[in-house]
Amino acid sequence: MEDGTFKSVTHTDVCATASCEIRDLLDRLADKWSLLIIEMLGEGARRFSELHREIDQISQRMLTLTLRHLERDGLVLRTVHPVVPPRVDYELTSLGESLLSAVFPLVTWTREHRHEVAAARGTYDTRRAPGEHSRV
Amino acid sequence: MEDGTFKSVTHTDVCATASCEIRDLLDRLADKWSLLIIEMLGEGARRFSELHREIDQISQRMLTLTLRHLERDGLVLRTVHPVVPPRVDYELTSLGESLLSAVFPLVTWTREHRHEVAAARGTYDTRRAPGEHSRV
DNA sequence: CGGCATCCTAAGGGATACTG
DNA sequence: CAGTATCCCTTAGGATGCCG
Repeated sequence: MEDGTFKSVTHTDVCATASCEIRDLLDRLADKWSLLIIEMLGEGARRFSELHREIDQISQRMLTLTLRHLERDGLVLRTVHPVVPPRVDYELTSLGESLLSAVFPLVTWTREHRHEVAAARGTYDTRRAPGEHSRV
Repeated sequence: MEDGTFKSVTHTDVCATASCEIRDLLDRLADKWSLLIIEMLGEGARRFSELHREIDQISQRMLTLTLRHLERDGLVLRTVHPVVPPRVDYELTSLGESLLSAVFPLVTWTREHRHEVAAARGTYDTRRAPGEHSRV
């Protein structure tokens, strides 16, 4: 149930409020890697190099940046072990885990409706492509 | 055409798969306006100018682009009324509505944990700011 | 190993002007 | 009204190299 909370406000307020929340949300998750890292850590703690290996398309710069960002937001816990060579572990905080749960429905949605979206795209594209030489 | 041909799933592909789904998801929602528009349309159909007024921070360029994108993905239905002056209505498709439901938990999460995140940020920032003149 | 610092490009997106 | 087209600037983020 979506319950009343969401719409218990006036029209413009819905906009302003929603806008704020959504910006908040996006600022936290909408970059290229945050969600992916959160999902990986959802399976258990990992050290830096493990993450880097598992997501080998990511640059170490981005891995570092994203982890810092997540750490700053209290979603990820960073543990530095004072050994040589250095070892750093990352894991989800409980806050991070709660976020992960909130993300699940969305990932599920994506998986379940991927084909519908692809189909819609196909329809859209072919319906306006045929006449004209569609732009690249 | 694009589906099925995708991949054979192996261990690294667990990552690749998640990565793929998440990239998919983000490509659809992670821009500055899509989610917001979806939420607005979740309350009911709107015409172009109404959306523009309600989200008045958006440029008409971005409004158009975003709506086209959503339409292409089958999330939004665009109806042109052949009148002068022109009138165009936008509404969520059932696919769009299903997405909206999947988004709700996340919006709720954001609202409920906003303060925790802010607090974590504060802690993080003050814990490394005091010694050094923090960079811009 | 884990991470900064630097450089550089591609894309996102705002402002403005024009059109059917 | 509901767009399109252009220009322009800011940002994300990849590649590379150095350091404790």
